[in-house]
Order: sequence, then structure tokens, then C-alpha cells
Amino acid sequence: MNKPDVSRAQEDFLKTAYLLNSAGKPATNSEIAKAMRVSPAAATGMAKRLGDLGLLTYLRYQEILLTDKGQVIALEILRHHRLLELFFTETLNLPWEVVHQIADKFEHDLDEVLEDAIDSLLDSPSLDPHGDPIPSKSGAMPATSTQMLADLPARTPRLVTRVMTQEEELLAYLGRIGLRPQARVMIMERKPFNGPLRLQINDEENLIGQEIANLIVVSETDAE
Amino acid sequence: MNKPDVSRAQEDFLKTAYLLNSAGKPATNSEIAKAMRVSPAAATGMAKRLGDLGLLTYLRYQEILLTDKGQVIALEILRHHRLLELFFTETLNLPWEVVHQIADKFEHDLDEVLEDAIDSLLDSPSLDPHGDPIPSKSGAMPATSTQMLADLPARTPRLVTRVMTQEEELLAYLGRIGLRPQARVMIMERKPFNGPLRLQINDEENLIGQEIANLIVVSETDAE
DNA sequence: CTTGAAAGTTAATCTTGATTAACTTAGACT
DNA sequence: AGTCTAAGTTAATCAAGATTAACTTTCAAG
Repeated sequence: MNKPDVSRAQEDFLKTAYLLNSAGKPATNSEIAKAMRVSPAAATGMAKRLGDLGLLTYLRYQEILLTDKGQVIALEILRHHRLLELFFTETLNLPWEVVHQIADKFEHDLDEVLEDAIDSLLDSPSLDPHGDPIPSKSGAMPATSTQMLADLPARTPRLVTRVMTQEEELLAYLGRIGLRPQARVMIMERKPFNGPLRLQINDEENLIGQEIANLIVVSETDAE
Repeated sequence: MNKPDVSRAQEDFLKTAYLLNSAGKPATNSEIAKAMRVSPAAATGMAKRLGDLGLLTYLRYQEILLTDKGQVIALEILRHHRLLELFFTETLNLPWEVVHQIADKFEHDLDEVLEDAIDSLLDSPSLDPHGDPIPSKSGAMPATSTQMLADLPARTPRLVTRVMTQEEELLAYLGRIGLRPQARVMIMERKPFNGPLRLQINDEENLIGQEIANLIVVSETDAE
């Protein structure tokens, strides 16, 4: 069981495929290419290489599927990424909209000593600053709520548990209006035809669009 | 004054050349190749490329000299490296013998936001855990003592200011015997023919060889 | 059941950074 | 001055990762 030595480009590919899957989308060539900002041809080439390494199954024109070995690597990178995000927000008070790009670079170089030290400093955390679950060292992914704010009935008080975007501008805005994990939210009114939501966030009221409401995950049971 | 976009291999080359110079050695092809653990041919190729970029002056068979632009980059990488070493020892209590390799990888990806955050958390430090000077953001290198322990007369109490090695085993040993920055040291006795030194470290006595004494820098004036 | 657009692949090519093998040069020593 | 050795260079080659351009598949819609 010797770990194949994968490059950062390869790690990024595996991570991207994994993330697409966990967002419910198939890991197609074009989706991966788009997410990685490379040409489709580059993605094909990489898929072949990773297929040869046994990290995914590649059949031309078909959806890409990670093998167990490939998934282990994807989860390891994801763990690094999310641990680093949390570490930098905790130790340096960096806002959540900046830690993502930083973690994207560092995640490939986080060795085990440092990983363990961060893990123990943060008390083996299971959620990063966005509420994204941090895989355990053995590769177990903590369970998370699937209740989207957009689908919540009016007058139902919940807690924000996760904010599913990494767009810098948007995160900064959401932070400003208090829409972050642990915030109490309740939909006051839902404008017709998928219109905006009148939303109570902690003790302030605000208006948000459907698009944003579809990025916010809330607790599955009422906030007390 | 647009910063040329250099790769990590290029940054490593510039850093290596700078470090050789600051250790008093000329930056020759073979020294660089040895330090970077690549073939001499690879070093020649890299020197040519960096010469074309205007980051060093390369003339075949001659010593390599960094240009101002090249030195700026070397100093920036060195700043990253040493800030990271200090950051990780401070926040995670990692021993000084492990932070070096970690910083070697992260130094290339430390962006300005994170650099500034670390700098301010640590209160704009000028020394890393080994006592190596941290260049300022503008590229100024803090002055350091040049008094080696090996050259110190007996019965002269001083403070250790710097430990000039990155060898893991050796650092671990030196840490164990208390030979680290801020330690009080005094040579009790010097055995003849470059023999070992009987050394008082804080309040304990120990024996060390010339080789080690040549890695330890001490303050230029007596410890009170 | 054809067909046309979207998705995916292949081919040719580039750049970077590395290797080994064979060579050239510099410089110290007789 | 000649010569040997260490240092340095060149040449040929490789692999990874990328690009563009041209092609082939797939599959949904008529």
C-alpha cells in the first residue's frame, strides 16, 4: 500500500472531480476543465494519466469516476484545504473570503507533522469556517445538513450551518450581513415567482435573492 | 517595475545563490547544483534562463552574480521562509528542527495578505527561531553578530544569537543541550590542537567539538 | 433515422525542468 | 609550456502539463 506520488496538478484534478460529485454533478471532462481553468484537451490528458495510475477509471466519452485510491487522495487534499482555512482564520483572524485561495496553494504541501499539529491545536475540528466538513484523517466525512435555506418554509427559525460558495466578493458580502455559520435565520416572507426573501438574520432584517438562498445550508431542526 | 513571474525552481535557485554568497562562498555552478540536489547540467540550464530574465549575470565558467532584481526576489523568499519558520514554532510549538523543511515548501506560495498578517501577529520580527535575520519587506537585512563561538576566548560570557545549521538531527541535539538563541554560554576550557571545548550552557556544562562551535554565533559583547 | 450542436478526443507543438553522456575549459603543478 | 583534473558546458532525450486546431462521438430534436 505505497502511496503513489502525485503532482499538484494531479491532486487538483482529483479534488475537483470529488467536489463535483459531492455537489451532485457528474465529473465530466468539460466541468473539470472549466473548474480547473484549463482546456478540455488538458483535462483529457490528465484523466488518461490518472487512469494509468489507477486513481480513476477513464473511458473515453464517459463520466470520470474516482477509484478508492483516488478518493483517498482527494479526501486528503480536502482535509488539508479545510484545516488550513480554519487554521488561518483562527490564528490570524483572516476573513473567510481570503483563506480559500491561500489554502488552495498550501494544501499540496501540508505534511503530516504540520497537519497533526494543526489538527490538535484546533481540537480535531470537523467544520471549516464556511461550515464545510473536514474529512477525518482516516477519510471519514462528517455528516452535514442538507436543508437549503431556499427550501425552508416561512417562519421557521434555523441556524446557518454552511455557506456553499468560495467567491470572494460574495463571501465578503455575506459576512457583512451576518450570514455565516451559527447565525440564526428565519424567512419572514417569500415574494412570489421565486422572488427575493425577506430574511431575519440574528436580529436584523434583510432581503436576499433566491440564488443566494440556494447557497445557504441551515440546521435540520429549529433553532431554540 | 513589474515583478517577473518566476517559478519555484527559479526562486529556489536565486535563494540558493544568495545563501551561498551570504555564507561567504562564491555561487558556483557546482555548489548550487549540490545545494539544490540537481545535476550540474540542470544548474547551467537554469542559470541561462535566469540570466535571460535579467535576474543574474551569467557568463560561462564564471561565478554567478545576482542582479538587484534577482536579489530582491531572493530576499523576498528568504523573508517568507523565516517568517514561516517563526510562525509555525510560535503558533504550533513545533520544534525548530522541523520547521525548516516545511517553510521550504510554503515559502513560494506565501502571498502578501498572509505575509502581512503573520508579520503583524509576530510584531514585525527580525529573527527566526534559529536566530537567522528576517529581511524587512523593503529588503533590508537586519545586522547580526559575526562572533563565532569557536573564536571566542575562554572565560568570556556571551549569549547565543544564532545557530547556523538546518540539519535536523543536529538541531534536535543542540536543542536538547540548550544551545539555542538566548542561551548564556561561556568557554571554560579549550583542549589543545583544535580539540573539544568545555562549555558552560546556561547553568550546565557540556563538551562540544570545534565543528559545532563553528556553527554557533554569539553576541559581540559580554552577557551581563 | 437523420442531423447538428455540444462534448470529448487526438494530434502537433511548446515550455520548463530534469537526466546522462560526451565534450571543453580553467587553472594548479610539475 | 605542457598536462591533468575538477568544474562547467553542450547535446540529446525525457516527462509533465499546457495550448490550439481539427477531428469524432454522443445524443436530443425534429
